[in-house]
This record gives sequence, C-alpha cells and structure tokens, in this order.
Amino acid sequence: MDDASVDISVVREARDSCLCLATQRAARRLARRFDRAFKPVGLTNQQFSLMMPLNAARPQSMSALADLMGMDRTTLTAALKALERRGLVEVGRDPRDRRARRLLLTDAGRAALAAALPIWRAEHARIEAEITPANAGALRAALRPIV
Amino acid sequence: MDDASVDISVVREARDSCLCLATQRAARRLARRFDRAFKPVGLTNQQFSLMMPLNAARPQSMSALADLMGMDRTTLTAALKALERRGLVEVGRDPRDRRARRLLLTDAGRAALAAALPIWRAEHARIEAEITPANAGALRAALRPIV
DNA sequence: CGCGACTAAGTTGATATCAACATATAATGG
DNA sequence: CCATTATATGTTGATATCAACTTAGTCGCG
Repeated sequence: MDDASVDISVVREARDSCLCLATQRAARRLARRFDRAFKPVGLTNQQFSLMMPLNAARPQSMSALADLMGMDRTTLTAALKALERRGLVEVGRDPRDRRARRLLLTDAGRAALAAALPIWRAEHARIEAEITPANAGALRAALRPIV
Repeated sequence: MDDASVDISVVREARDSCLCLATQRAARRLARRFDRAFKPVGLTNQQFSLMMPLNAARPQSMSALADLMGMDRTTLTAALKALERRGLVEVGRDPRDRRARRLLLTDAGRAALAAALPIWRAEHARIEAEITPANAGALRAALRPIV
C-alpha cells in the first residue's frame, strides 16, 4: 500500500455515511420511478415539478422558479426549451421589466398537468406506503434544512 | 377556471409533500456544494463517489458499481470515459469473463482520491454541523428504505 | 442626462441521466 | 455440439446539470 492510497475502511465509511451520495442515489431512483409512471402522459418528473408552480395565478420569473426547484438558472433555460417547443409552456416578456420572463402554462400544458396529477397521487401514495408514512414524514423533515 | 386545470391548493400540496421533488432539490444543492469544494483537486462529487469504491482490493464490474451508485449502467459508461481519458481509472477486460470489465484506479487516481478525502471529510462535517448531527442521522435512516 | 452598479436571462462547453436498441460472450439443456 | 437463454456492456438520442462568460435592461446618484 503506497502513500497515496485511501484505506478500505475509509471507503466503507464514506459509502455508508455520505449524505451527498445517499441523497443522490435516492433522487435517481425516485426520478426513474416517476418518469416511468408519467410516461403515458409524456412528461418527466422534472417537467411535472416545473409545470406545477406555473399553474399558479401569477406568472413566474425564471429566477423564482429555478430557486423553487433548487436548480441552476441556466438548467431551467434548457428545460423550458423542450416544454416551449412542445407547446406546454409559454415564455413571454414581462412588460414592466423587459429583462424578465413571464412563464405561463398553455391550455395544452394545463391539460397535461391535469392528466399527470392522478398518476402523481397514485405513485406517491405507493411510495409512502412502501417506506411507511412515518418514514416519509421523517424524510421530509430531515430534508427541510438542506432544501 | 376550465375543466383541465389543477387547483392552486393542489399545487401547494405537491410542492410541500412531494418526496421526489424534495429529494432532488436536496441532491442538487449537495452536489453543487461538494463540486465546489472538490474543485481544487479537479474532481466532481460524482467522480469522487465513483472512485472511492474502485479503491477496494478487488476490481469492480460496471454493473456492480452502477448498482452501488443507484445509477443507470449506461450513465456509468459515459462517466468512466471522462475518468479514463484523464488517466484516473483503467477500464480493462476480465480475463475470466470476456464480457465483463474490470475497473481499476491508476496511481494518479489514487492520488486524486487521497487529495480529495480531507476535503470530503471537512465539507461533510460542516454540513452535519449545519443540519445538526441528529438530523443527519435521521436523514440517513429515512433514505435507507429508498436506496 | 449619463455613468456605474446591479439584476435577469442567454450561450457555451463539459459532464450526467436514462430509455431503447444493439452487440458480444457465457451458460444451459437437449 | 448447437440452439436458446441469460448476462455484461456499448451506442444513440433526448434531456438535465452547472460554471464561466456574455448580453440586455434597470436603478440610483451626481
């Protein structure tokens, strides 16, 4: 074992304790699961989560939505292109501040969201049952300080 | 309000209760945080997490490593290309099963890992302190049934 | 008015993510 | 031994992710 190597016990320690790794593993698995569930309505979990806040009364700005999603603003730019191309979201200018964008759902977008909602409910209920409701609550509480 | 729209209260419900959204937000934030911390040694959190298990005594297979990471196997193929190109990982054939790959760290890989380890420790300790150790433990426990 | 600081968003380049499909090798059963 | 099935991995195409840099518009102050 040379100088520059990391001991095996440390490898195990990191694998078992790293919150970043654990959270990302879980995020990937949950994303896959919802992506598959949403497939019949042609949405990804990402797109569902993006479009939900756009269903609010007032149009959202890019920065506000990016912040809500915890994602980089430029990631949102890319994601919206796909939704705009498919006619689910409209990206307009804010007349009062011409730098800003106003994000709006189209009728098609609202329809897609409405179709996806029961799927989300069902899948989410299944997951809560699987991991137990108590654990789901604990997970939400434990994630809150990070998010 | 037309037929196809989703009520505002439901928007709030999903935002506040969706485990998929909460987990992904947290995953993105943690990833960014470690990516910035690892920047001086030229690794991403992803690469760190990938290389750690390769430091084990026996070479790993693609599938085993993908499973450990909770990621799609083909995502791993892409990720390894970057590490191989940079000379941190060696992707060889398994002589006993010529379908399989044997993933190994190079000396440079081991050195990079060793340089990154204290950064990981420090950043992880900071996060645990911020969210409180009790909450970190609760998060690990709550993620376990998903992962 | 006009300059400088600030803010909103886009672009580029690298890596990450997965499904669907494709290839190569191994193992098994007749 | 060969056909079938299973396993291990690769390729392609679409979207996701972020940092660094850039552009455009706003705001405040002299």
